[in-house]
Amino acid sequence: MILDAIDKKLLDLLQKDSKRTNKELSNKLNLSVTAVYERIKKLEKEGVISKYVTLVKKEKVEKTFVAFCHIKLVQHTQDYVIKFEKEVANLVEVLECYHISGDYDYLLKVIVKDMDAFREFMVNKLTSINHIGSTHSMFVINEVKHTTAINI
Amino acid sequence: MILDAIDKKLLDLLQKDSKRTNKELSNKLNLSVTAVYERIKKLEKEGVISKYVTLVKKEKVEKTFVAFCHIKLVQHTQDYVIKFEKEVANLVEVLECYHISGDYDYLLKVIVKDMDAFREFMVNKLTSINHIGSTHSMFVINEVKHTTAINI
DNA sequence: ATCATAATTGAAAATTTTTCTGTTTGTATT
DNA sequence: AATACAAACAGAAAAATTTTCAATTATGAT
Repeated sequence: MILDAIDKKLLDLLQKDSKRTNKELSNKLNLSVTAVYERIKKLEKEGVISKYVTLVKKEKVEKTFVAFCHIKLVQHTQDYVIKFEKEVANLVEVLECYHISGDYDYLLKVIVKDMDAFREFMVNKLTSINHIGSTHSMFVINEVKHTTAINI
Repeated sequence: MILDAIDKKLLDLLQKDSKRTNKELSNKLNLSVTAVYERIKKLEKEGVISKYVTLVKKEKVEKTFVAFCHIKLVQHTQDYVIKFEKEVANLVEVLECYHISGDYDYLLKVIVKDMDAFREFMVNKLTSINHIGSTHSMFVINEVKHTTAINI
């Protein structure tokens, strides 16, 4: 699907605030309400828009401790990799998991209540997954920037 | 603000899909539409809900190259830190920036079109910020998990 | 028990989304 | 240039949802 300038502007607005009404959007884009409506429907149908979510402030729900964990596997057989990825994806403390290049195999973003909860997580959940070789954790001191909006 | 079990369930549902109607939610929560409405408004007012956003599939907008960049500053004077953080926050390629513990000072999540765009970004944008000592980049081979929903 | 406060409900009003019909616009073809 | 076709657009009506309102029920403190 080819995105024209209006689609891009529209996506930009929606990425920043999905609660804007079609009327608001139609004003900003100099279009009719229906035109906006149909463009959005098309973007949804084509999968450009994947979902609409509510963002929760972690400070308000006692999940202020954020850590990034590097993980190395002992082996890289298909079996081990598949199993590891499935188990990690099931951990609610892991919001993100990436297979990456470099010294380690994976990078995880973990969010828990505090250092104590993190220790608990490491001991009882993460390192109890088999085939993990080594880990290296980095703690977030301050979140300088965090957006979900891609520049289109 | 104290969150009861209903609030938590509600936040869980909204984090996964903010387009659910109050009627749908009222069914799942065994409440009236207005009760759901009032609870949501309160969560917004108290700042538990920070915003509603649209998520765009990066593959559909030609931003499939994701990298994590470690950055070390040459000095850590207040001035340098403030300036660096401000400049980094202004870069549209940088979706996330964290001040972290460990060997490096910062961890950045960068999203661009391809390796060429990444090189361009490194040379012309990132490393042109003053006071950067060294960088170390890791490239995302595969995104195993990526959610915005915190387990509450 | 009584009071005050907060949460909940159902109905009405206001707003928004969605559908529908017809028009315009752009593009390709002759 | 004229024609045909499809895609995008516009305005109005219908459907659905959000928001307001008044009244009721629960909750906690005195």
